[in-house]
Amino acid sequence: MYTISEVAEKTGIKPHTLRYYEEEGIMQSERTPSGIRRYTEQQVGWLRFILKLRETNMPVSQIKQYTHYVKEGDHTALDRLHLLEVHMQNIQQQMAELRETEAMLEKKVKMYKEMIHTTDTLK
Amino acid sequence: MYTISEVAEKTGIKPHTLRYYEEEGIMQSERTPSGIRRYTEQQVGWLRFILKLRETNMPVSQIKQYTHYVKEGDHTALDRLHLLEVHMQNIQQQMAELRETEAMLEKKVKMYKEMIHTTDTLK
DNA sequence: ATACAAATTCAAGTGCACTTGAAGTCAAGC
DNA sequence: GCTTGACTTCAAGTGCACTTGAATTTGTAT
Repeated sequence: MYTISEVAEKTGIKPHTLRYYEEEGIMQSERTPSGIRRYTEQQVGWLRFILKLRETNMPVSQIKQYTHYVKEGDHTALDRLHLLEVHMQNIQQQMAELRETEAMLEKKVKMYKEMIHTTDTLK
Repeated sequence: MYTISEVAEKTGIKPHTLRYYEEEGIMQSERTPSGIRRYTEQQVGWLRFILKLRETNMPVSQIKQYTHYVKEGDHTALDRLHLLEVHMQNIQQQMAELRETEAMLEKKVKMYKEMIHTTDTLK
């Protein structure tokens, strides 16, 4: 079992943010008798999972929805599948936009390099 | 020359947001004698360009920096090149994260599909 | 026991990128 | 010439995802 600062260390997420995630209902923790948070390996695994969702811009509200389904049990499998599939489409959309802009920038960068090279050789 | 609402129509950006971009110094417009905005084809082209930067999460502050360089003239070509190259790296980083999460979700989706199928056939 | 770093809760604040509102000006159609 | 809708400026508000602060309690090391 890990303390909040150990988990913060392991994952790069601040203790404050971990408490905020718990407030928001997307993270869980155990508590010592005096009320201090302790995290199981599984809970850290869950954190890593939801961080991947956040990194790819799934809103906290949707992660919350997914988390609720998980808590409700196996009969929500179809709903979970649906959420994940929608997010995958979202990811594919994001990649398409990134690729497009990358291509545009490649051209522009090439232009700038030629321009700078030309200027240099005239000096 | 286009009016603000024509540009809004063409690009999907609200008139209000166009004025905000001008405030922020990342867009330009001409004015009629009475002070109403008119956009040249070039200005619309610039808008489309900065929208691609925004879509790929370049902060408005950096776009502003780039815009200033453009206004300053050719001697800033190297600085502009640098900004674009940094943003391209940023894009590549974003794509890497998206691909990683996509791979993870593909596995999870497959698992859910198998699980649901198994449950179905037991009914 | 005592010091002190780290934990707790609850509330308020921050930064970004818009968005909305209020109050007024302008221009084209009837 | 008057209405109507689009335009203007300037300021305040919104939503998201944290972040910071204040006041208090807890746990470990001397």
